Amino acid sequence: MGFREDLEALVLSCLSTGPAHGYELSKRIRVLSDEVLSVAEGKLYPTLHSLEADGDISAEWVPQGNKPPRKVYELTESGRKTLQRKQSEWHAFTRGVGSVLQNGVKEMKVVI
Amino acid sequence: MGFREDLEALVLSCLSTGPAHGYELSKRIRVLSDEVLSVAEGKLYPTLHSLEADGDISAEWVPQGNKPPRKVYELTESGRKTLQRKQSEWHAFTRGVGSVLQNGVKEMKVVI
DNA sequence: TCAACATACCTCGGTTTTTTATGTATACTG
DNA sequence: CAGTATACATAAAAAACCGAGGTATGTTGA
Repeated sequence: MGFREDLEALVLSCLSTGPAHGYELSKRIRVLSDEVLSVAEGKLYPTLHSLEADGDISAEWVPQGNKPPRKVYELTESGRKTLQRKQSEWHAFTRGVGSVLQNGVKEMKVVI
Repeated sequence: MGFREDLEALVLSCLSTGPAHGYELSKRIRVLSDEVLSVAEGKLYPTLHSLEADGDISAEWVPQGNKPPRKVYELTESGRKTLQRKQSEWHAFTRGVGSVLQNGVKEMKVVI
């Protein structure tokens, strides 16, 4: 059981402010979420590969001198649209779950 | 991919306002969430059974005249605590995912 | 009348997902 | 010099999901 996030959405969001490589993305997600979310590598890399296959992100190997090269990802136009769609899904989802979980709880006003 | 709700939390929340049977719970979740969430029966009944096994809900068969009897569930004390814990988890989860998804987005003020 | 839908419970099994472990390689730190 | 951090990746085992099926009765509408 338990709630599950959409890792694709998180990755796309992290890339919306600029390119990054996989390992950095996993750290960004951990830090941005204030240690609430942590991404297993066995899940992150396959997700990056499938996002790349879908054309939502593009990848480029960047050499690192004597260190092994990094695979740096960038958001594509298509990925930007996917991110927007997933953000809408997130809002609908939180509204839905929130309504059920606030069953019987006093009203809650949210002003954006 | 996609976001996933914690069905146990939803069920416990729906039972916090009074007893109900399985089929009714599935409708409550659908209606309360404004049609955003729909629970497959193949998921609902096993969840009810495991909540019962864990002592979070108690069940009673209620005869219905000539109609087949209903299995009516009620929240236990333990279940009430579990619900509170899961509600906290939900808040932490939304804060975490929200922070990541609002990466780079203007501030959002929430007044409760 | 009689098919279709709603109520009401339940299980099974193929597919998908997740998790955990393993693998490679370098650099830094105590 | 062991342990941790960086940095990529896969693969097998475990878990979860979804859809389909099964049983049974009552109501509704064409």
